[in-house]
Amino acid sequence: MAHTLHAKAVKDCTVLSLNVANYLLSLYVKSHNFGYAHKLFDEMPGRDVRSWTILISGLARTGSFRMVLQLFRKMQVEGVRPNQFTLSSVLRSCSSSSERLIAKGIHGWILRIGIDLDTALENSLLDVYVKCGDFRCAERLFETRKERDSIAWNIMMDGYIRIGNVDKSMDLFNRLPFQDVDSWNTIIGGLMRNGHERTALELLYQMVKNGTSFDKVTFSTGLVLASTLSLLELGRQIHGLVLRFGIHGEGFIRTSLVNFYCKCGKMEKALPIIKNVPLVHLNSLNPKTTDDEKMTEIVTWSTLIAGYVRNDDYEGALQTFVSMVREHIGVDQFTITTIASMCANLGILTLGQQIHAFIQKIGHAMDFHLGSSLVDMYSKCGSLEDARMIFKKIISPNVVLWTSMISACALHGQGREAIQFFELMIREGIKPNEISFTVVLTACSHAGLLEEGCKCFRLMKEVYHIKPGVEHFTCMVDLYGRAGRLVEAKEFIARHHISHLSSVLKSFLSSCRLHKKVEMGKWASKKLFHLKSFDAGSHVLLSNMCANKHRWEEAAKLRSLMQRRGINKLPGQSWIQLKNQVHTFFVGDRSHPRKAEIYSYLDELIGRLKEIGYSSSTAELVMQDVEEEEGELLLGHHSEKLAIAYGIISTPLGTPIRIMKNLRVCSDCHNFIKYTSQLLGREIIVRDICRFHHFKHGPKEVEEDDDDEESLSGESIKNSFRSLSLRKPNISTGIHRLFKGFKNFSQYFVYKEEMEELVMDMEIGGPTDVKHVTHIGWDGSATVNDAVMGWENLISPELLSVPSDPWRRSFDFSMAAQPDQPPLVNGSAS
DNA sequence: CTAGGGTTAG
Repeated sequence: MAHTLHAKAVKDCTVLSLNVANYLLSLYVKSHNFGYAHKLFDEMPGRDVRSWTILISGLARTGSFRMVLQLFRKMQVEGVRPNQFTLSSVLRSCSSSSERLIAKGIHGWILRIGIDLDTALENSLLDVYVKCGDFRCAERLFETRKERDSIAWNIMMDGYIRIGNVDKSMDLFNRLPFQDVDSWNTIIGGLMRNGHERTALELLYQMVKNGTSFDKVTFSTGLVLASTLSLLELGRQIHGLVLRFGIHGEGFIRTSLVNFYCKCGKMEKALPIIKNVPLVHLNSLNPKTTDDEKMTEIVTWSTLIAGYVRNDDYEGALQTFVSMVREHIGVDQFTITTIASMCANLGILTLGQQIHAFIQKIGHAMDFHLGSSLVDMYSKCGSLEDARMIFKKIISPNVVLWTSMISACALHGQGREAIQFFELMIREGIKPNEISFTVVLTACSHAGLLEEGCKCFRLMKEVYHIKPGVEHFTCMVDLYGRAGRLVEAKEFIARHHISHLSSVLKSFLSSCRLHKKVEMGKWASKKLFHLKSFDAGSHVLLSNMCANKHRWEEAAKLRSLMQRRGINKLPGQSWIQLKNQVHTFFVGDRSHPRKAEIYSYLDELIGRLKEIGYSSSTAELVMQDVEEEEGELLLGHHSEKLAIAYGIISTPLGTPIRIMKNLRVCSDCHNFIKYTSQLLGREIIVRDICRFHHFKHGPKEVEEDDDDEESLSGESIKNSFRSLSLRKPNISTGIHRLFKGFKNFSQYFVYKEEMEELVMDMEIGGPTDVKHVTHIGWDGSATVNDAVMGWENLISPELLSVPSDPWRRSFDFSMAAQPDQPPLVNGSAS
């Protein structure tokens, strides 16, 4: 809308009056178009305190502290005296960036210069001190105040509860001269968010007894409380109350309800809440829908999508997403990130690519969230190159993004590169956190970089003072174990008192298998057994180990033990996606319609491979696979061989073949794939339970797959990549129907380039008609309600090419200059 | 523009 108004003003060559300009500015700020906001601000004829304040407060909300401070200083240089609102915004920015000293400076400055400390400003100050943990200052300010409103009390209460001081907070609550809804909400919400759900619940009941009626926030917190405590009944009662209050149509409440039902796994209850509001009312093309309503609606739908993803219903998630686009609900960065991470878990490259294209198309800025989920998506879909490409595009990556990139390298066996990225990150001044260390250690263990791994482990403890967690320990044990340093691994376990951690023991056990140390393996197995985590994997592992050492009776005993206990191992499955279909194969699978072709080709292929040196020695190799039964190999062929054979006969020569498997690839298959790739000159990419294997033509070019194919359960890796969906997602047919819907997205969206035209093409009847023009959202989906405006009033083409039009020239929708990214201010901010 | 609620990333 701001664009439209602005375009109109420019067209009319109107000199914007200060009021109009300020109004425009606030519109830009509200719609997060800071690029334009800055431009307008710089060109404004005369700027008053309000202009400065609008810009500053907008920036304060989006968290760019440096820019806020810069503007604030510039404002003073220009001799504009800030008012309470300005100061309050600057303080808020300090508060969210924990800039205690600067806040203190501003406080002193306020006192010196003699600006009235009104209640709101005092509250802002209070808030800064509390958020920065300076309770001494906060307390002093709080106690000496003549006027303390409910907000002041709540800020204090919330502050104390945030640092875990429940007693102090409760004390304040009891001291309150008036316990209104707000204070009840604050204390209940605070308790809930700090792990005191039970106390929070008690207070909620007290609140009811007390006769304080609920407001929106209470309903919302109550529902979150119900979902974290899995109190379905409580949630339903609240739902009932909501209905009695008649506020079930309100956006925020609906989101909370949807969230509640999703978290409780009751998708069938969540869905009607979305559906019971006719789409017409929420359609972003409906002029009667306010911006707030539209945004809330997007949140509600995004919540539903997140719920589907949480409940592993990817089809539902995608279906909802498609509906959001089709029905013009619109999507926001939350929606996209959720969908992108869903693609990562699905591991379907084509779908991921479409989502990426979709993001490009709507021209959304690559923020950290989106960037990291895309890096993650590409790496989990098998394309390290694309992951790198995304990473490179983002100007100043944060920890999460760096970590995603390192994890991508780890996932693809690029240990050295992972370490390089890690070092680069540190050099860039980004502080690694515990997850960064987990992934870099994982990378080391994948690549067998023992020394580097130990260095990282020390670095983590000694320099960054991060207490190692289960994942870090497991990686370390894995590193020692794979290097054959079993004694050291055992010492490490003893030294760190981690022999009670099943993932550590499992990793140790698989190293024992690898290096054929039966006795040590038994030690670990015993421990695992006592921990009651002696699962299928461990059974098979130990049994294979015994078999390998020709201790057949023990092996057989373990097998039968496993049967008696009813422990079933996961059947091996591999799948390949061709066109819009997923083809799944079990071991020795004969259910595929083209089974005859597959098998005869496979036999032929194996014969040819043998000529160039492939040998499928059986007994020894069978035992090496942890989770495959030995009989399976005798029966026929591992699932990955079938999938690959099918892939070869169904695709043209030279097409890369991507397959996925729900277990690890055994060494025989690994060999098989290596030779196949060499023989046929095909690139083969295999995603197994914990990483990717790349095979390129020719033995020389085979990836530096230092992760010896014999390494077994990869427990540590599984652990670090919990989010890599290990199961085969259940998506065989339905999702591909949705693919079709996906391809048609373009017709619902306006291309970025066209957006520029639209902005300029829109004609409006005058300021009073503002409400009939739907704003140009970042997604370009909302254009103008042409029922009201009509398209017959288009600006004439000559006008559009007026060279003096500053906006015409400066519109830049290229990905490099994101509309959401503010331009440089003073040439130095970022 | 002036506390606090709901959805997102490694």
